[in-house]
Amino acid sequence: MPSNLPDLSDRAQQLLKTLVERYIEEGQPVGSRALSKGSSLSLSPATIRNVMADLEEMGLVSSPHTSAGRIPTVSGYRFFVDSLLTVKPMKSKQINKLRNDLGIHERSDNVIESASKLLSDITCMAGVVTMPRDNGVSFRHIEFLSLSQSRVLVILVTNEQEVHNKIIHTSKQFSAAELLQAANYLNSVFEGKDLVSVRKKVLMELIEAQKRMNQAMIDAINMAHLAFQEDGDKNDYVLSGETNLMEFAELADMGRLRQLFEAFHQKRGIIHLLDQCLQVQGVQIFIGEEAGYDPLGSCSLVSSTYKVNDQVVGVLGVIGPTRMAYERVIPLVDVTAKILSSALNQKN
Amino acid sequence: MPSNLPDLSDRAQQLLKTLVERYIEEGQPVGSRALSKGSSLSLSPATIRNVMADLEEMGLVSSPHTSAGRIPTVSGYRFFVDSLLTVKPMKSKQINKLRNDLGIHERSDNVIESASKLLSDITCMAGVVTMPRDNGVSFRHIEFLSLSQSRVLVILVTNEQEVHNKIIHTSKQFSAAELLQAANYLNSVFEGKDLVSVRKKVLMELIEAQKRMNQAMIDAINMAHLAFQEDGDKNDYVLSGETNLMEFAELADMGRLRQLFEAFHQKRGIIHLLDQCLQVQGVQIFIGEEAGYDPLGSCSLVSSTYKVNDQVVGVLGVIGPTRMAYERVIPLVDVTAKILSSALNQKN
DNA sequence: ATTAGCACTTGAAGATAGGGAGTGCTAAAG
DNA sequence: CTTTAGCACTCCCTATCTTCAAGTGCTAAT
Repeated sequence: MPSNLPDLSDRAQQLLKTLVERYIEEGQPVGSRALSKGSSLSLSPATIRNVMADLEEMGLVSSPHTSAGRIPTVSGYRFFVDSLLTVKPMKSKQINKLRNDLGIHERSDNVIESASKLLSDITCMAGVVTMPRDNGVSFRHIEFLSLSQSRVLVILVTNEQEVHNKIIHTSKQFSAAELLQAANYLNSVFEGKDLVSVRKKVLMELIEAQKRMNQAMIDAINMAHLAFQEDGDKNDYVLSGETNLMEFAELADMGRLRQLFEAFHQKRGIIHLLDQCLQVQGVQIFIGEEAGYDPLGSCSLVSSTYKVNDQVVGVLGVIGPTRMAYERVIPLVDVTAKILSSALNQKN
Repeated sequence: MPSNLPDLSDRAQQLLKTLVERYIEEGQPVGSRALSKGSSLSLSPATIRNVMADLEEMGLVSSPHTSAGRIPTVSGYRFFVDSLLTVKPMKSKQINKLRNDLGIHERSDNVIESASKLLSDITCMAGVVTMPRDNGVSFRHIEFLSLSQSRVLVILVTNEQEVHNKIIHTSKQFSAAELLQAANYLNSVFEGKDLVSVRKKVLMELIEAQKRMNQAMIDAINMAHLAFQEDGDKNDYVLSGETNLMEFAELADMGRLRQLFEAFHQKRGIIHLLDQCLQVQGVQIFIGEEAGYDPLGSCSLVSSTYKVNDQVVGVLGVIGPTRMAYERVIPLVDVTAKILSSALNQKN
């Protein structure tokens, strides 16, 4: 979505760049005088004022009031990020520390959580990591336990050690023996298979079942169909360091802040946004209203996808005020995504 | 912890009562004039000022500055709550609505969550409910799955349908068959038993095992010992409506608010506090610093215990500013605890 | 014991003035 | 034609002052 880039003289670009950098650093409108000193160009404030007037006309900067300096608009940030930004690559020492901190965890939940926490700790903003999608998840083991009436507790183990459970409602009441038999059958047939293909196969067999199978198998397949149905709530994420956001002056308004926190809580809107990030591989940035989600009003999101077995399965990122140090956050998010990918891959 | 109650003339009590009520309602220091009109006593402001001076001397009220009215101190609230408060019992219509809203949920997690959410929604403050303790939890089913090396994934089903899982490290590597055998043994011996007594029994057998059992049983018991070890992180709670707290003027300070939210997040201190509430059956109230936990500085907690099978297994409550409508919150918490108890009992 | 009267204190809200930062415009300089 | 110096102007921020209402404590009268 790179909106058609306005073309600017080198000088204007240079000035915009230092303006944005300066504003990110100081958080206050920057005036012509400051720019004159701060930029390598040696121009008088007056000249710079002319350029600023042009930039303002193009909608890249704006001034809060007539006698203040200029601050970047969303388009200004966008242009900056797309064309002017010089990212500061992370030092390998830091990368190693990161890799180390993300270290060995018994369960993948924990890796996800650490990643989120790491992102928030390092940036002093909010870190977010989505739970990995089912893609590439393999079937390990299934178990049925009968509850009252015709309800059955399903315990499904995937990826060696991840335990999911849910309750399904069956058409009739099964005995413990029948349930055991069904589980045994499914375990023997599907062990180690990819969950997506398992679902597909179950669906196929569901159709053919009536013809050539015995009742026990039909029951098993029927139950498998229910058991493997995608959990809607699998769409989830781990958020850390929300409270860091309370420190930023631009988010100090209680009303907005509350709206933001409630959005984090309800998850819906945020998940929708993160899903969009999932579509494009690699780092992606939403600045302010670009996200199209009001509660994130004056926030930016820097995200990147992470993979398992070369399949994109999730997104991780940092949420902070639009005025954030993109040149540091971007490489951090990028590297963290890669480290997380490799950490998750080791498991299998 | 009812600190030795100061004895006050009826008149002073009456005045303190209306003062606190008034302050809770309006949120502003209340002066002698207002009290003179508001109370049923017909006294002149001047007389009331004398009484107020006494109350201030006793530390029950204080004035923010010389020419403001008085506001209750913590001790003032305490006295009010202990001796003066007239609770407004809930209308049975409301109770029924509550009972209904807490309705039927498949899994007890959900009941807990709804309860918390209900508390926060109704009070417009924060609701909190601890997860039920293990007391009275019964063993339903256990399952072992071998992972790499000597690690074993344990899946434990309790109370008919609650699934717990963890990874244990065994002394040697077991085959799938051995694990199955061990699980079968444990399932047959312990099915339906109370988890606490199961733990006890396992411990006893652990000692006697060497003598009179075969290797398979020894292995089973050894693993059971690891598998049943109490999860430390079972100490958990569900919190709702934190964001409601952002609306209160007395908590408007970002710094304090952040501290509070972080306390919610870390859980440790809050759990400690809730554990204290667990000791005393029924409704309990901590006002401000009484809690002995700084982040809850100007908050109060109204809590009550809830039970399963006549055993106290958890606490639920409301957290809000010290200036809260105790006369409504107290019965609400009380009733909710009872409804939750009965909802949980229905399950078994 | 209660009350009226009164001087006094204090914070909240508004008005006022000064200063600083920065602008846009114009006209001169390069 | 571009750049720059100069200048009047705008706007916000802060500090100071004033006024006002609310409420107090004290004293003296009831």
